[in-house]
Amino acid sequence: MTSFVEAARREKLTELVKRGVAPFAYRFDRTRTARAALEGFREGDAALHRLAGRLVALRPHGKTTFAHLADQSGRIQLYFKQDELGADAYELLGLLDLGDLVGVEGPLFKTKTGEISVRVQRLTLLTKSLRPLPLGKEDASGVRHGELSDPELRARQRYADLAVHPEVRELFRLRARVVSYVRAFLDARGYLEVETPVLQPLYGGATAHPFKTHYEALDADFYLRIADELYLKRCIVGGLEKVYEIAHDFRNEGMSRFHNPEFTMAEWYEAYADYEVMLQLTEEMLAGMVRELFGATTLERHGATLAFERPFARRDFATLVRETAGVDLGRASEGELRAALKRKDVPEADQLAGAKLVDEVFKNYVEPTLVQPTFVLDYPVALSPLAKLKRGDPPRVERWELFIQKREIANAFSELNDPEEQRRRFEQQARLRAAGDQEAQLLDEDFLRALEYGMPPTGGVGMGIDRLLMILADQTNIRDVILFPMLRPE
RNA sequence: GGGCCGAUAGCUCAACUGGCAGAGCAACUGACUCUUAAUCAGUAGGUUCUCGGUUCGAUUCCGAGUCGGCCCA
Repeated sequence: MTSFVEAARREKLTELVKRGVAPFAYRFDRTRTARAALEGFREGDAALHRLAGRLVALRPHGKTTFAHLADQSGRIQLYFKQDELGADAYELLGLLDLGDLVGVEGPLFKTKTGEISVRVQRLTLLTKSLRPLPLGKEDASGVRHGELSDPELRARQRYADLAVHPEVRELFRLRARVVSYVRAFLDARGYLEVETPVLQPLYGGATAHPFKTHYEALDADFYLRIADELYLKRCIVGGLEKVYEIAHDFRNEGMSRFHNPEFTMAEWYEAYADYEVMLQLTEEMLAGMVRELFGATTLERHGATLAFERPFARRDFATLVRETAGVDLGRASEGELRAALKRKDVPEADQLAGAKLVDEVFKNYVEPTLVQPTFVLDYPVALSPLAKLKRGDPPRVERWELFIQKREIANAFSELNDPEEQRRRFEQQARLRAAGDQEAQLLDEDFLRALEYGMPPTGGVGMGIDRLLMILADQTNIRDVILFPMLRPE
């Protein structure tokens, strides 16, 4: 696609080269960012500053030109005057375009209308932009006109989206701070960051369909991990008593505004702890994160005031199901569960059985009610093949999930460490698989061997970073919190 | 997977019940030495997503497809 717009830019490039201007410079030593320049401005200060960035607005007026330069920190106005810049240099301005990267040098001053600006004495082209950025224009009230808005284009050309939308850059800075916070929080408590394999001969640790690939050197199939869990527990067996990993997991399932096939999960495991210890830890992490990143204990999100104050609500799984669906899990038949689903018009109610039915009832009845940060405790064993039975209440397991704004954010167990019991659970999964459940978990002999050496009592948590970001950044689509989300190839 | 909606210039969008495809911004030419969605005058820019149908004539109506968005499971 070579449009006339780009043709004009290429002609300018040719003209620049003809005049001896290097259109792709090597280096520019900045002394100020735009923000630092604005904040450090003092009336009458003649000191020269060197700034670099992208031209995002140009307003030529004959022998005078105003422009705006944007860098990562913000934007600042540039003032070019032929008398000060020299006729030759001023003429080069005519060969610049919006989107070009330039370096400028000059003193700061305040214009007649009061805007702090750089009175440019030297102008250096750093990179010629050959393709017009969809910059749009910003009016006096800060409203942007004609800006890039097509959601697909924004995701597909994230470089352009980032280049023209400071708030998108800000969102991804927030993302980095969230990840840093998790890391610092766990590091400060003696956790060790480890790296476990992405390519695994067996996948496990979650209920999901994997990506499959092939390693030619071994002529063997491998799977991209769907969770880190089973390898992190192997670390616990080995005596690394507190471990964590923040990494991508892969699930070969549909995309939606809550699902990207490749997503970021933080998982942490602690020896000699149970799910109650992990609950306290998670609560402390999230409350501290919100306080540090937002300077608040509550967040306004979609009309709700989310309170990140300890303690978060705790609700019992079976009680919630009884309250919302009117179903007593202790004695309900599959027929009653199915009837409950049909009341919610769940079309596949008839195809579901056993634990899946319970899961669906929970999703349809309970989840929509969980707006405030809420720990749901003590799940049915059939839904949790890696969790330990609940003390004193054996049909259930010691597991909680944290819900915020109707979405599961984290999941934790008192980890099952009895190898015989774990084997029986795997075998139960194998029966489900044989009965057609594609997502049932695989029996992992190596993991069982590890458990046989003895894994201390352990608490573990998995937390979806993307989902958490959606809440913190107030985004309704997971695609908007992932820099380069999955898209159909062009 | 289902429902609804959409695809027109580089970007954002118009075009009534079918009648020569338009605007703003961006671009190009010119004017302009404190402007800020700069202004003024002029110029250029289109496979109207694809294929098929109806029609004298389709951006518009119909069918199929592709891609996307929102909502739901």
